[in-house]
Amino acid sequence: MLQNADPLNLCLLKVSCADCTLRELCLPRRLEPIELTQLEGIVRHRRPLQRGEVLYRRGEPLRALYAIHSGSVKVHMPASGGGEQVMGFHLPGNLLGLDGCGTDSYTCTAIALETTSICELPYARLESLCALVPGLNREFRRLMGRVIGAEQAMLLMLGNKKAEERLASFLIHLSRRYCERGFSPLRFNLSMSRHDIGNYLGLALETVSRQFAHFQEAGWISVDRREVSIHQLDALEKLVTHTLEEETGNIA
Amino acid sequence: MLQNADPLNLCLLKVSCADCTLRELCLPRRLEPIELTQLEGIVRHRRPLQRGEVLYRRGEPLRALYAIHSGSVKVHMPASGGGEQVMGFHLPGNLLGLDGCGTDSYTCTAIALETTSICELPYARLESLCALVPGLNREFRRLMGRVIGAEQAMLLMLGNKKAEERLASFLIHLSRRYCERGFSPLRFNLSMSRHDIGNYLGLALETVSRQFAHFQEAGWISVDRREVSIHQLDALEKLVTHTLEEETGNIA
DNA sequence: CGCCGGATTGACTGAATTCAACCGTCGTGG
DNA sequence: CCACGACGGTTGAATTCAGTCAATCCGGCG
Repeated sequence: MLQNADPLNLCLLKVSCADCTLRELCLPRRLEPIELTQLEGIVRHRRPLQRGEVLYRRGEPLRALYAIHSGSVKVHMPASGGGEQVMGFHLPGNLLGLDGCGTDSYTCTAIALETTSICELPYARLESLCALVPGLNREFRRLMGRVIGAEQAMLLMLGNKKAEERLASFLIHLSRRYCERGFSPLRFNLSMSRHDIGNYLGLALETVSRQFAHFQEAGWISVDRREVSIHQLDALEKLVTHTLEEETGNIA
Repeated sequence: MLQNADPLNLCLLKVSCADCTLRELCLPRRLEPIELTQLEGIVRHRRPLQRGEVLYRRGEPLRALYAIHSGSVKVHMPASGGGEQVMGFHLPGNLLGLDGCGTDSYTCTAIALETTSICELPYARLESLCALVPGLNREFRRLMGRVIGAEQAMLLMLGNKKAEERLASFLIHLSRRYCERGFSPLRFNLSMSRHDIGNYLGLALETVSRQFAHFQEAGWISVDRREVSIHQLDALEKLVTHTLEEETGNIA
């Protein structure tokens, strides 16, 4: 694959959206080839971020949106009492920065959880392009809509699920996302700490640890440090869907 | 005011967006007069909804977005175990249905909490118009961005606030929204039940009731049935901001 | 007048947080 | 190369906040 031609120097590499394996997950989802070319025209590639490096910071002006090409990113904002609230974890193909579209400045801070390469979409140019390319405009709107839907799914979770169900949901969701990206849905590495998971799910990190142990004792999964194997996905799913709702799939 | 000329038959009345007192809160926020006229061209006015009537239902195709002209609307979706999760309460000037933009069908169900008059924006026409009117496109995007920000604020609340803080936040938020709309920020009527409030905040209705009592004993507020008077807004605010974060204001 | 739904209040229960000790791994520096 | 410290994770015990169950109240409506 083209994008592997220069693995040591990704920053100089122009991966075309058309060739990108993530196309179907990313903004270009349903663009016509010509529209895709236009979009590619504004994409910039930056030096990969190292673990812990900040992509953008809350309060900064909305200069650009960022698509993850590889790696993963944690998005969080300050909470009352000096704490933080993790708002989400983003994987390749996800688009970051949309939270800033309302106020023209980021409301969250985005940090790389591992070495992460990014495609940058300068916002002003993206907006101009949207005005010219109806398909892009539509896809962008759709993407925002899906973000809204995903956040609602999260609200639903925090609103009425117990610790056990939350962690099960979390694992299932991650599993699906990895699967969509061509990784194994049954064996993957968590790029975030227990602390981050707990914070994201509205739980104490000890609770996360205990629930992991609980799932493991039950034989549903194995966990070793950051490595998770899922043995009985259906068992986890049964936990989540007492009666059932179709999940508003993950997005951005 | 024009919109009061025919109070018994609002459905036949065309309230122009330009004359609407809610203009600054609604989609037309920063449109040029000419853009405003174009937007007005697609707005349809429907018969007012009675309490309990459904505006749209989860799963229905996204035919239109709806702006509330007067009244209030509850938006909810089914939760696991046959329950419901209340996703939000909407006041005049708010735009509903954006959750459907991701999938082209509504993910929530919207129900009038009282007699409510609505402006309907057929989605196909709105999309076409956005393509033609850059200002509208920008405002619409901004609006979606603000919805994302508001949902994040809600996630933050459900993620790490205690019952007391949640209800205080809720009251402060309502107070601000009423204020923006020209109503008293210190005395207003709740159009939703304790059950709805609790569900929305991720609390049992009894907890809501108790926290109301608690605030009342402390002298911060008075509650009688659905009528709330706030005596010490600052006390409520102090509860919410241990250290402080600026709230991502309410929206859609 | 009596019923019904919404709201309040109380007692009890339990799930999850908090506090605390402990373990294992990794990275650093002697 | 090994020792040490730091960090992340696990585990246990005690506490607490909020949920559940249940009785009662209140106002509105038939």
